[in-house]
Amino acid sequence: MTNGDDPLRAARLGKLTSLRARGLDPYPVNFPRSDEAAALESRYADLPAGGETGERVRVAGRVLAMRNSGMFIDLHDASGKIQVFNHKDYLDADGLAVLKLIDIGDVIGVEGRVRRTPRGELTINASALTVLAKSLRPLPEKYHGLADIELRYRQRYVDLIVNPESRTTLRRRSALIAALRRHLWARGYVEVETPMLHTIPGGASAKPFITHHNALDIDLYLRIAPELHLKRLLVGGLGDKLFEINRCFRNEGLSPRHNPEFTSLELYEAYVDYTAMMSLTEELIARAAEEVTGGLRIEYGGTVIDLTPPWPRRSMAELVAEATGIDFLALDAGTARAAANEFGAGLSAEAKWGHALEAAFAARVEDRLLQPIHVTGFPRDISPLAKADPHDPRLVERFETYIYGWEIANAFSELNDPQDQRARFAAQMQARAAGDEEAQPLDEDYVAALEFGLPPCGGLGIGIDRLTMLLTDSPSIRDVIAFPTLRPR
RNA sequence: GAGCCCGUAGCUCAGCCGGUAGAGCAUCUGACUUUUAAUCAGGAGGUCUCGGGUUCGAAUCCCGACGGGCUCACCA
Repeated sequence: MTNGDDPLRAARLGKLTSLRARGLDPYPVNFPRSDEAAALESRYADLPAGGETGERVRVAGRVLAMRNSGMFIDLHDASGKIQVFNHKDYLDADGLAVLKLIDIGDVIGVEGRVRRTPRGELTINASALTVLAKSLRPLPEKYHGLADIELRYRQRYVDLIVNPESRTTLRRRSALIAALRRHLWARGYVEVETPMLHTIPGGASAKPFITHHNALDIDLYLRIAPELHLKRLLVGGLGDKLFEINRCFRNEGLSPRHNPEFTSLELYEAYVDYTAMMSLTEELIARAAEEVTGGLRIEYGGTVIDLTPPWPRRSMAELVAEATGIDFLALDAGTARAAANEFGAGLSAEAKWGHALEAAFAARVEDRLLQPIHVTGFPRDISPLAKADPHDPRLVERFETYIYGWEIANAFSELNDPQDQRARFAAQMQARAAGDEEAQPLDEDYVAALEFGLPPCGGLGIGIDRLTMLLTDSPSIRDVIAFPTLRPR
């Protein structure tokens, strides 16, 4: 607890007062450093045990352990750890007095000479100690760290201080996103930003968050996808290759794989079709994996996954037929619905043929797709923004990439025929009228943009959070989001 | 939204066939001093998540609330 009666806090407040009484500012404005811990470690990699250097350095970081009554301090900065040796041979009386006022958790600056102890630990013989931020709350136990899952998410700052694996995971997320950006930039993609606040929530099938703009006195929706705006920019020719890495918001349940706000990469490339998106997906994910894990064979939850391209391309109907013996392409809507319901799909009478195929796929195939695979031949009924398959009007040129049974990527040859698009929206509006809350509403302005001419293009979306989970072997999406959505306490 | 499980000291955890709360780390006091989860001695720290109920007596059994985890549903 954090009230004034807390003796742990009281002890630290007492030390804070003592520091001030000595004329020291426990929260000074800066502390110029000569080095980070990791830099010293590499510079003196060859310094033998017992070796001394004459070099005076200045380092800063958080005290995470104190031994021998403060004689030894483990000082951690973002780069790593360095040991500090505090002894009256090097510290004057003032320094020793400050040492007494330092607690585990304090941020301190240290000046001193570098040596390696006889036991081989690179160490700074402190000649001066400066408190840079007095910590008023105790840190979790050093050996087990912070194990309470709820506290780790609610107080991520504490989690990051004491659990190195949390730092590693979120740093890998950063490296992953940087790798994606670098690769896309190298391929001539332009990064853009499109609105988070939408007047019409389109581009995906999902329930939106609703908010209100006071000056305009209108409701706005947090975007469920950036798709329609990105394609408007493609119409305008802002670039022939565009991408956005940003947040989407969906007002749906939480689970180990769902957070109400999540990050996606969406990109569009003119003059190519969805087959180009398959290769691009493989390249992007393979590069990201190499960047983050150092290789193409990863392990998730004990399952080895080989990300080496190329990945198989199989149609949804084909995979369903293989798993169930039923060829949905040979069934009409009613029979397909009945067949899917045999697998527990629970489809209503309004469900179309495409919904039935998708339900059968979800029930009997999806979970088994552990190794990377592009699933093609998506039904038109569930793909209102994708170009029709020229060989089968029930299907569209769309694929989803599955890894570990999860949808990681979703891509189409984008529908650019404004009349077809209007008809697709009409079908969606009908479904909406029939009670499908997630059917996509008609966006007149988007159709108008198409009427000006959207070049043929491929589009691709990749879920960054799930990809990060896979590449960091994280069991929950909350592990890869610094501040996941929680019920307020 | 439904089912199952969990909530004890700052942290990590015991205790749970009911008898009034314990350890380790952290903290405080002292000792020791080139340690690596330092060591040794001593001290302090808890309305056992909250509210009801059963009982002579509840951390323990029952009901409810709150918070969390997992599974399912929706979805990415």
